Formats: sequence, C-alpha cells, structure tokens
Amino acid sequence: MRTYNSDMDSKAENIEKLTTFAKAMGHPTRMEILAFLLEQNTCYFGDIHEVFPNAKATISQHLKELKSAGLIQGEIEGPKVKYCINKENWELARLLFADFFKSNVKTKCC
Amino acid sequence: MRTYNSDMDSKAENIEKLTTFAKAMGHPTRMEILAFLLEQNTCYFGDIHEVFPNAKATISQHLKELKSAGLIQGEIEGPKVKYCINKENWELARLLFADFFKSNVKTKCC
DNA sequence: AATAATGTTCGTATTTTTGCGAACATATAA
DNA sequence: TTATATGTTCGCAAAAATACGAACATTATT
Repeated sequence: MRTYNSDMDSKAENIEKLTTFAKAMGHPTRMEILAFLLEQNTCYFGDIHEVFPNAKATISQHLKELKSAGLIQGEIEGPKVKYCINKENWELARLLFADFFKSNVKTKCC
Repeated sequence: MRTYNSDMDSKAENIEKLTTFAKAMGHPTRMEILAFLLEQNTCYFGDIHEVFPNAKATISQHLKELKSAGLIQGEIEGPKVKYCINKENWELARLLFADFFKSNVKTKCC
C-alpha cells in the first residue's frame, strides 16, 4: 500500500524531518563537524576530535546527535570508529530544504 | 573594497549564518510558524497566535527569534503587527542550504 | 594475560531554552 | 478622556542542552 499518506500528512512529516535536521545543525560545533566530514575521506573519531578544542565526551555526544538525526553514520573498524555523511539522508535533506525555501514568497505582505 | 574576505573566511561566515538559520528552524513551533507564513498573505500576530495552542507571550518570543535570525520581519500597522517572511534572507538561506547540501559526498567513506 | 589505544556511557554541574502569567506600552474607539 | 484591543516585555519556574571528568567496554598489541 502506498496510498496511505495524504499530501497534508506528508507535508507535516516533511516539516518534522526538517525540524530534526535543522535542530541538529543548530550548533556551531556540529555544523563544523559536518563541514569537516564533507571534505574528508578518512574520518575516524580521533581525526575529528583532534580538530576541536572539546573533550572526547563532548565530541562523542555531538556525533551521537548528528547520527540520531540521520545526518551522519558511524562504523566500527578495529578499535576505531569511522564516521561519515549519511548519503541517503543527505540527499533527503537537500530536497526538503530546497523545497521549503523555494516556496514563492508572497509579494503582498510587508 | 570588495577583496577583503578570503574564500576561507566567507566559508566560515556562511557556516555561521547556516547555524543561525538552522537554530531558529530547530523548533517545531517555529517551523510551523514559517510554514504558516509561507501560505498566508495577511499575517497579523493575532492570525498566527490563534493557530497555535501557546500563550501570546510564547508566540511573541518565537517570532522574535525568527526575526533576530533574519528569517522573518515585522511591521507595525495600527495597533496590530504584521509579520512576514524576510525575502532577502530567505533567498540567502535558500542559497546557503543548497550549497551546503549539494557538496558531493565522498564515495570512499563508510 | 596484561597493557595500551580508542571511543562510549554515566553522573553531574552549568547554561540555555522554553513557556506562561502579569504588567506594561501603544494605538484606536467610545 | 477613558476604555478597549493588540502585542511586547518582565520575571520566574521547569525543562532541555551543553560540557566534561571518570569509569567502562572493546579491540589490538606485547
């Protein structure tokens, strides 16, 4: 079945997802982490950690939030942990933000 | 003079602006307010307030934050206050988010 | 097995955000 | 002028986010 959601529902869902993405992106360190991951190929926790002035616990927590928002993913590799952008959701975020901001703003108001 | 900022600087500035926009968008009520403003022509405070279950003070505060982030603008009209999307910054946000998410994600990692 | 390296989780302190009633400010109406 | 309508600001309480050291778990190395 693929006819369950009405347009209204999926619109509300999209706003919810956008809120989740935006919230995760609403912190300087987390945005910097995303920017860092975008320009790296290797991205072990340690590589990320050594770029920031924060404690391990703090970075780990930010990564956890980015992950739970779906923007990144992690993979255990030996004793290390490899992080990277979550491609699928990255594309989803791209689409949702683009759609949200493209909306023709009414010329009337203000 | 228009040659002051290096690419690095403006990149950092862009991330900062993105963080500001994202933070403002990272709350359900504020996202709903934006969505509401996008589909309205008239947008007095009262019109917005009556759509949400929150107290006037709460809505007023959310509007204040959206405004200080640059996403909306307000205009006093008689005893009422008219709110709407800030077109210039809306376009800026559209560009910044699009640019951020378009980044070709490396195929290597994860 | 013992040690070292790498991250996560726990507990906690601090700060920030959120939400709201009450008081206030301003403009219109009576 | 007095009253009414419309929002904002203030002050405070509750909740959530942030940051970090210490303890813990897991894997690799000796």
